[in-house]
Amino acid sequence: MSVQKPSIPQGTRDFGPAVVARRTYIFGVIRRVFEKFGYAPLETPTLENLSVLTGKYGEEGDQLLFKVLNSGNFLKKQKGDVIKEQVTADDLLAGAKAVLPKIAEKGLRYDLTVPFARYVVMNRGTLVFPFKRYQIQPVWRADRPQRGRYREFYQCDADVVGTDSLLCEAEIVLMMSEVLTSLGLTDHTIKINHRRVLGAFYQALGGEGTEVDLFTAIDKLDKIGREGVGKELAERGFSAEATEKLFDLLGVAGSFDEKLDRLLAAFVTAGVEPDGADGYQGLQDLRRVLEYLRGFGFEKWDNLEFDVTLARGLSYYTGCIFEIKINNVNMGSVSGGGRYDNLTGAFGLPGVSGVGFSFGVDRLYDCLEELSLFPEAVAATTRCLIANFDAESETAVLPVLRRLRAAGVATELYPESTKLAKQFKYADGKGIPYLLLQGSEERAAGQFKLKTLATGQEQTLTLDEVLTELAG
RNA sequence: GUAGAUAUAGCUCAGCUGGUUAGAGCGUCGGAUUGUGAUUCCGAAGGUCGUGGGUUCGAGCCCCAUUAUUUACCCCA
Repeated sequence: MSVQKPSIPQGTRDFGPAVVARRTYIFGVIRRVFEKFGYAPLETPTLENLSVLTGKYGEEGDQLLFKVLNSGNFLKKQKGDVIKEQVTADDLLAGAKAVLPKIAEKGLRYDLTVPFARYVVMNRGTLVFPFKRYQIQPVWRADRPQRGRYREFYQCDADVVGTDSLLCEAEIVLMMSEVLTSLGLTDHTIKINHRRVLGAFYQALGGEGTEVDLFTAIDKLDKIGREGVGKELAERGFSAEATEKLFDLLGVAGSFDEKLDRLLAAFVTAGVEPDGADGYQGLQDLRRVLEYLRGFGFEKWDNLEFDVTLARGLSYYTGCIFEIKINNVNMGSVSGGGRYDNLTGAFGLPGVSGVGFSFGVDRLYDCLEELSLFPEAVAATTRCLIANFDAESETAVLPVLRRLRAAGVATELYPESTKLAKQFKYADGKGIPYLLLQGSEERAAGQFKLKTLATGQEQTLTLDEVLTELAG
C-alpha cells in the first residue's frame, strides 16, 4: 500500500490545543452574554433534509449548500426481486437539477436561522412564546475560501421569535456591544439600518430599476465609491438624475437623531408614500430603538452608527438590519442580523416575526489574533509538572500528585525517568508555569523544590506550602 | 463560477541568464552536563524540488497539462 500524504478538505482547519483554548474563551464570553439576556441554548442536527434548506438562501445559496449523498446504493433500490432504478437515463439527460433530488436528500446546515425556524414550527405546541434561543454550532458553505472565509465555521446566533417588540432590536445592540467590549475589541462600529428606509430610497428615486439592484449597489458604496456605484446603477437602468438624488439621500450626515430627522424631511420632499401608521415605518422603528437604548443608559454611542448604506440579507430581512465592523482590522463583518417578519412562513406557520443576529467566531478569532487581544492566561493548561528522577522518586511522588489534583491544581507527573533537561523542555513547550522537584535529597529532608519557569526562581518548601503556593 | 499568485527539509524561506554532490534559520535528536528549561558550544538525522509530460548534452529554474494552497471578484460570518 502506498503511503498517502494526509490532508484535510479545502476551507477546513484543525484546531490545536492552544487554539481550542482561545476559541473556548470566545465562546464563553458570547454564551455568558446571551444567557444574561435570557436566551436559552438550542442545538440542531448537523444534517438537515435538503427540502428544509433549499430555496431559503436564494439561488446562490442553494449552490453553496453541501449535499450529502444517500447512503447505500443510491442508483438502485432492490425490494425482493424487484430492482428499481433511482436515476434513469432521462434524469441524466435532464441534468444535475433532475438527478440531485434522487441521490441526495440530506445536506449540511448552511446557517443556524433556518434550522431554528424549522424547530420552532415543529415544536410550536410546546414552546413558550416569545421564544428566545441561542445556538453555537458549526455551519458549512461550499464557498471559495479566502481571508476570513472558511467552508466550515462557527456561528453564534441569538434570536427571538413571536414578538414585534423593538425592545429586542435594542437588546441586540446591547449584546453586541457587551461581547465586543468584553473581548477587548473596543474599536468597532455597530451599524444599523432598516429595510424600509432602503425601500423609501427606492421610492424616492421614482421606481426605476429594481429594489434589489439598488440595494446591492448602495451596499457597495464604501467599497467602490460613488463612481463605482453610479456606474453599476447606470448599467441596471437607473437614470443619472435618480443616481444624483440617491447620493443626496445617502449623504445625510449628523447624529443618529439628526439623520432620522433629515431623512424624514427628505422623504416628505421626495413625495415618498408613508408606509406606517403615522409616517415612515423604518424611521419610526429606528427612533424607537434609539429611545430604548437611551432608556437602558447605553453609553457607547460612538460605536453605534445609523448607516443608511447598510443593506444585507435582502432575501429575508424585513425590518432593522445590523452589522459589525472591527475598524482596525481588515476583515469582513464579524456579526450580522436583522428582523424577518415571516421567518416560519416557509414551514407553514405564517405571521410569526423574528429578530436575531449572529457572531462569526472564526472572524472574531482572527481579529483578536491580529490585535493580540487574547489574555495570556487563556493558553494555560497544566499548572504544575512533577519531575521524574528515578523509579524510587516516581513512586514516592504519586501521593503528592494525588494531593495536588485533589486541591484542584492541574498537575501531571512526567511519565518517564529521564534527564531533567528533557522534562524542563517539556514543561516549557507546553507552557506549564511550575515544576515541582523531589529527588533523594529533598525526600530525605521531607521537602520539595518548586521552580517557577518564567523567572527561574526556586523555593524549598513543604508539601503544605507548595499547595498554598499553587492553589493561589 | 471568473481572474491573479504560490508550491524546495517537520516549519519559515533562499537557490544567480538552465551547469558538477540542494542551502540557511528555526525545530527535532545526540553530546558538552548521571539534579535544572528558555540563553551558550559541538555534532547528527531529515529532500523522487506538488504530480505527469515536454524542450535540452544537462531542468529546482524554461514550456504544457494537472492537483493543491492562497488572494481578489460575486456573495457572505
